[in-house]
Amino acid sequence: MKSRVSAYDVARKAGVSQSTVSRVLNNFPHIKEGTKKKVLAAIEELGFTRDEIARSLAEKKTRTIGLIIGDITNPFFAESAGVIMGKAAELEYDVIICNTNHQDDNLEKSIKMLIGKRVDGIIIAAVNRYSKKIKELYEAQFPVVLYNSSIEGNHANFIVLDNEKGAYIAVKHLVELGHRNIAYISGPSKFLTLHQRDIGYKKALGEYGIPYNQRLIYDREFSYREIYQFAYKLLCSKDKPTSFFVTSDQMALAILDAAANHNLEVPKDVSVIGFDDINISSNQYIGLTTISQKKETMASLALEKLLLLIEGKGSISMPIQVVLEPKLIIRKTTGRAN
Amino acid sequence: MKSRVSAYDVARKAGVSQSTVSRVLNNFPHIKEGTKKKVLAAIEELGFTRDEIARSLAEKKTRTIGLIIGDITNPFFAESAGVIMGKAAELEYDVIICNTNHQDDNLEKSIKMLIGKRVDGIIIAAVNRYSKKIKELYEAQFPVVLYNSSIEGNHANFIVLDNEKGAYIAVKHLVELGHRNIAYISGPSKFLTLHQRDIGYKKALGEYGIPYNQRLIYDREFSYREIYQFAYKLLCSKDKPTSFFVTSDQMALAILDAAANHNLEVPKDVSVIGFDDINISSNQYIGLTTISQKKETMASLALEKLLLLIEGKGSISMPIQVVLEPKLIIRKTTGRAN
DNA sequence: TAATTAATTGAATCCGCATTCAATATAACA
DNA sequence: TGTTATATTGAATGCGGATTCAATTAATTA
Repeated sequence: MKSRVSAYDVARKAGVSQSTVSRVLNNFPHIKEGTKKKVLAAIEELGFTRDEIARSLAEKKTRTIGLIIGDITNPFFAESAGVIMGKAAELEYDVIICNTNHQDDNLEKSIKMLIGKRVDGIIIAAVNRYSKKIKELYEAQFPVVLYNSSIEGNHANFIVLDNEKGAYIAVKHLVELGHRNIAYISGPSKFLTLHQRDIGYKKALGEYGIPYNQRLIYDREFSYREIYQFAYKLLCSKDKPTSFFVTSDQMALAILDAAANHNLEVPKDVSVIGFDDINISSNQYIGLTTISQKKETMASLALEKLLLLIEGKGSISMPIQVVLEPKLIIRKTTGRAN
Repeated sequence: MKSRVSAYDVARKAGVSQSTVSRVLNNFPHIKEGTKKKVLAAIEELGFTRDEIARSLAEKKTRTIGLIIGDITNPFFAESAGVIMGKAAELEYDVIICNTNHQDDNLEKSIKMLIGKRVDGIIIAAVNRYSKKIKELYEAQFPVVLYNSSIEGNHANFIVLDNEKGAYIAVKHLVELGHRNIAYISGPSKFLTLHQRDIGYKKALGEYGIPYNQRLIYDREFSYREIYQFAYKLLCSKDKPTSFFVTSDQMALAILDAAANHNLEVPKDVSVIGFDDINISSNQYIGLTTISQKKETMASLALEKLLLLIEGKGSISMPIQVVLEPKLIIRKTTGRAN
């Protein structure tokens, strides 16, 4: 590759100093029209593009944010990332995405990497509620906004849904359809959002006098295969559930998969309600009943708040914490219990 | 935010020079064990992390690659990105993803941005076959690998499927099921992959003596809504197609959506075959028949080849061009025409 | 033991741009 | 017309590491 052309090259060609080139690049006032024109011409002729790395080093900001997600393969994350990237692009920010595959050590690794890359701030969409690291960053006043997740204590900025309520209305919906045998498919409760949904699930059961049955609960790692198998086995059992409340649409699809392989009809034989409202859920071929997480709102808010923090408009004593309302979206995967 | 600690700080604390710190950081040989230990201790104590921006500037490489995709919301891209990011992470490379929303000017903008950020190379997964820019980059020997796309002429490195054949076997599958009224849902033929599929579609029709009918063709912009409406209208028409060949699973889902809203049964009333084999297609609740694009293989290859180019193991006279075999995967959305 | 060779380490530079400091040239003002 | 404020630039320096050059010291070899 031919070596790049630098601002010095431009300066030489235009017969000015590098400082001047820098000035026209940054649109400073007080540049003689003729000078500016010469520089612009040289830039054009040489095909110069500013080295953002050098600029970042000099300016101490990178105009880049980090986005840590659990799994880009899960449409909830992909779609959220899409919104964030779109907004970021409008604001001339670039984003580096990291996939943790929901593993704590990957989270730490990603954070370290992003900090090494000197990103201006980070949006984290999947964090263990006991994470020390997040609290540390918060205390060091490094701009971080948690997206659809949070940690114990009050040491973080976050945008979340009222997860307890979301779970509650989901289960309530099933109960009102006559279901009493409600499986609950979630994930590790080390994720605060899930922990809160556990509470909502239990609360709804309690309110309707339905006993909590560990047999119907999945709360291990996120794994399509494992969840699929768990559901498959459950559907083989003699006292099989008539419905499933699943804490993500992605996993709800796994339940539908298992049901289909059992030749069970949805919702006649089994009802399924998810959580997230990913794009495909509204596809009427699927029509997944779910709890909506307004991704556009959440994602925009997250980015907006992060930028505020980056600009220094934040205070440790006053974390940014937004809790949105969940909404039940009834489609065709839930129906009366038979 | 408290100011960062630099290698100088570490050096001072350890009582050595910054050069030495740099050396232990980079694991140079010939460092006295004691010195190394002192430095490491200082690093630990100060919580130092190297400034990758500064390192990039000095080294003239960023250990970062760019990935330009058409739409992160389309699982084909998201899943491909997942594979690439995973592999990249293993090799200690970071990736900056750009979404073009399939717009040419966004492609140019993204490339410019990535080059500004001095990425070591770029994988591009959505490019207009007439793109001048790609050719320029190729000629300037900037490391670029096209993923699932290519351009006219021979001036690019790419990993693609045999798209013509893919389309051909898809249509053949439908014809063999008795379909003669086959709608073809694609996108702008300015994408070479799609153009090739057009050819495959026509070739199969021709071979079976089925007339090409413009009324059954969608070849405008990618838009879920538009495609949905096109299919919906087509399904209303009196001489409606008995089957659809769609050039992406994502869009095939839109057809299923439209069919469902028409209360049409799949595959009894209408057959649908997609292209890509995204994860959800194998979900038996959906069971989309499709043409497989081995994402893992393609993505791994793309990254692998890109790294080769980055390491300077490439030559302009010998572009890297890999063409993979498509494979028909029959599931439940295709059946005999009635 | 003297001559080499290898091991260690620091000083100085460079990467490419932003920015401060100071100088020069103009324009506005008393 | 002498001053003072304003417009325009360039030289020099810094950002935080990597690396080259040279110096110093320890290990080997003749």
